[in-house]
Amino acid sequence: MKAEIVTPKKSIAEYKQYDKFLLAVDCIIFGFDGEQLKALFIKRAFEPGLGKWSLMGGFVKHEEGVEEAAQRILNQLTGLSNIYMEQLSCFGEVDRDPGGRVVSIAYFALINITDYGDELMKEHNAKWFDLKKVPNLIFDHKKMVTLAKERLQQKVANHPIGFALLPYKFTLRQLQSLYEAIYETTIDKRNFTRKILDIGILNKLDEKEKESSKKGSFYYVFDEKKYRQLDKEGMKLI
Amino acid sequence: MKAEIVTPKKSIAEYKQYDKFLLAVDCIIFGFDGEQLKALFIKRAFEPGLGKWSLMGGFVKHEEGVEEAAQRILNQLTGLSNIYMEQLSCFGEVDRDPGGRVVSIAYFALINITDYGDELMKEHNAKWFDLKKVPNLIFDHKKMVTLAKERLQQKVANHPIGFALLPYKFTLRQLQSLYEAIYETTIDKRNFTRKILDIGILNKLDEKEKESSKKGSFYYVFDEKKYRQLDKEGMKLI
DNA sequence: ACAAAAGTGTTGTCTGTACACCCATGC
DNA sequence: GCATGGGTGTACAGACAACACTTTTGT
Repeated sequence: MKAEIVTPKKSIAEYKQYDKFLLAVDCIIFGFDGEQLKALFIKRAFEPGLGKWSLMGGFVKHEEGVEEAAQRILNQLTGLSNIYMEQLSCFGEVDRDPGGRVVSIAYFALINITDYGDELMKEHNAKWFDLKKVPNLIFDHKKMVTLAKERLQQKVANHPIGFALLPYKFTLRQLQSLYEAIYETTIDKRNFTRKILDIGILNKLDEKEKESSKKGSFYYVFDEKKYRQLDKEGMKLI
Repeated sequence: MKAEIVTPKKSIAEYKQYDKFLLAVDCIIFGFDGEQLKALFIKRAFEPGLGKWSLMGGFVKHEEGVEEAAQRILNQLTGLSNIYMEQLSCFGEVDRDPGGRVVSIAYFALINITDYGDELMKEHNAKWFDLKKVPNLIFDHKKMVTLAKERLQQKVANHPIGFALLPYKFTLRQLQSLYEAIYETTIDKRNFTRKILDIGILNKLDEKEKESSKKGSFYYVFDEKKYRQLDKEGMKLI
């Protein structure tokens, strides 16, 4: 009836009896090159798995939160801050890392692919891979990538996070290409335009993009204020 | 250009330089009493937080995977195995547990409320709480519960996991009540019946439930085979 | 006979989808 | 003047939401 009968009281000191673990953060970084959805992998510079492709990652430090750690690692490797980032899942199989018992918390991040400079690319031996052509990755990283892609698809259907993958201003065609890449499908131009504009989170600029067509297509920007009004419940985007 | 230039090689031994953490598992256990969606909390039997309401939890052991740990803890506390369980999120704020730096992986689980016996209830000082009347919980457990409820709502819209909250055979009214409780809404009886039967994962029995009405209402059972055919993509349930 | 819950169909509205032509411009 | 991608409207079909009466049976 009372707790004392069965479960012995324990003091804070007794936390010490429990096992401790190395905690890693691994980041699936998505980018979009205008045609394909890409992920960023690095050639691993240390054992185990030296020379193999791997997600960007690092170890959590004692004095930082797990979320902070992910931000720090993303920042270290991309030079970017305020990256859109979301926790994916925690991977804790006993043998997932041959180098030791490491529990990894996977995050996925969305960046504008042009923000990631060549210097950092070379410095970290990083490379963008088409998501349809993911190379062999160490440990359980491929599982992480697969899961991340699924989550991105789910999320992007109801939340306009996809904009994080595009430049500040973009055309409706670029946005459509992005959704087509994420869902590996084709979308009718008219239906897409109507739906996305009806949501009311895009502002049309006077300016046109003139690279990819003679007529030129209008730039739009994402309207964060209008977005915030709608965000809470999620909106139907696709 | 090559990894060696910038990043020094590291040996496995160097994993040792990184910090280690206590890893906990906390479980949000949902149940349904026919009217309300409930969650199971226990009165904590040790410090910190002795005597306060808390989620069921425990520490991960070195020789087990995180998922295994969650199953073990659920089994210890409920006596049940093969519980429907899903990882929710990892909580890793530095100060989340005043007893030490503990990173917690939250799982949510669905059980048939009648499977959880009185003895275990007393043994662990556990109690079912209406989800609309969650008591104060230790640490960040309330955040976990809130998130778990949101995830349950999302998940249940496309996957028939709700059946895990019901007995083997149930009436359409019970099933409807469950959905009404999960979404805190009311549903039209005719629309609900039509939709759920159209999906084709329920089998009608000849038997009637006679407790709650004079006419009696037919029992149905969940058809796992039919379900598996549809599962992959998820189905629209609500 | 009546109270209490079970069961069952139809209609209007909305949402999604399919589909084709003209427009503006650079070459 | 023609080739290229940009922009726009309509019609049909399926999904969803609103709505009320009859059935069964225990008391």
